Amino acid sequence: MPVNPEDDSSERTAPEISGAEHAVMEALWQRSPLTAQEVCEEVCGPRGWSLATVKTLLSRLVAKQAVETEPDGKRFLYSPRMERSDYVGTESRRLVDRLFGGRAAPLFAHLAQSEALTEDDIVEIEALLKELKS
Amino acid sequence: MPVNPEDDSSERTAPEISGAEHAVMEALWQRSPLTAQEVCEEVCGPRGWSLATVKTLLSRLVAKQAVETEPDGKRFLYSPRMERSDYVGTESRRLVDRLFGGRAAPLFAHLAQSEALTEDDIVEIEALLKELKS
DNA sequence: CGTTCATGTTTACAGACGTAGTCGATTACG
DNA sequence: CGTAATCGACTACGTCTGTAAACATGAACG
Repeated sequence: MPVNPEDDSSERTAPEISGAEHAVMEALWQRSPLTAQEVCEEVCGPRGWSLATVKTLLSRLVAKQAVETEPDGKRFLYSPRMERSDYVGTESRRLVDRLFGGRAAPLFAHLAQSEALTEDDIVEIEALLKELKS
Repeated sequence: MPVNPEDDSSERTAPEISGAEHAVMEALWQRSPLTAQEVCEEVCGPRGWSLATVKTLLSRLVAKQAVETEPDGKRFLYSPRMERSDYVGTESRRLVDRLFGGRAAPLFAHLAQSEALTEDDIVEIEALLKELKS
């Protein structure tokens, strides 16, 4: 059963963002539009990248239509074209599906067991639960 | 800052399991040891793979020391060498770190908002929280 | 006006990944 | 015993990813 590899139909599948690309997206989600230079100032340091690398990543993101450009004189300003919350949502769901059979509760059980929940987390989650039940 | 690409030291970094490899791991976590043939019976159908593909994935997993082999006559029996719960843990934490600044509460908030939480999930999580506070 | 600087585009290249075919040995069957 | 089936090992190959250099082009500056 061949999985239609390039679905050009209206069904817009969220573009796949790779790890390195994600770092660039984070910079743009934090503040945009940015020039390639500015993106580099945000991410090159921490990741040990060169400006060239950022340029490549930006190009690829533009190709994937995850980022859009706006000309500004001779250069471009880059802005995210997808909402961070959407990205976060699909990534979270992907994980929950892959590892917990699509159920969120087991994920929590796991986080709880592995002590990945701080006191603050617990308090906050309680508050959210209370709100949800209203 | 070059990131030591092959750390052969005692610091055992959890091996990276790719998407396809993960499907094989799931089969082995469900039941093991299994022959390559048996793994294929579990996963080849759903993923549309050939036995050859499974063999390759098993080899790579053995190379990564995520799976171990035990000779059984002319063939091998394969067993997972890492606990599923460990894998699930590191993957979960990776996501929480990457997307939610390491805090679990925002993840919860997100799942809640995106209606990814069922009634059952909520009940279960409440129970877990109650238990945690004891 | 010529040279340098900034910037996007093109090209590069090694390693991982998805997917699988081929080869050599071993076993099983007739 | 000879041949077919089986199995792991090796090889293959296109794509994606991480990382970046080379190049072209237009702007800025002296």
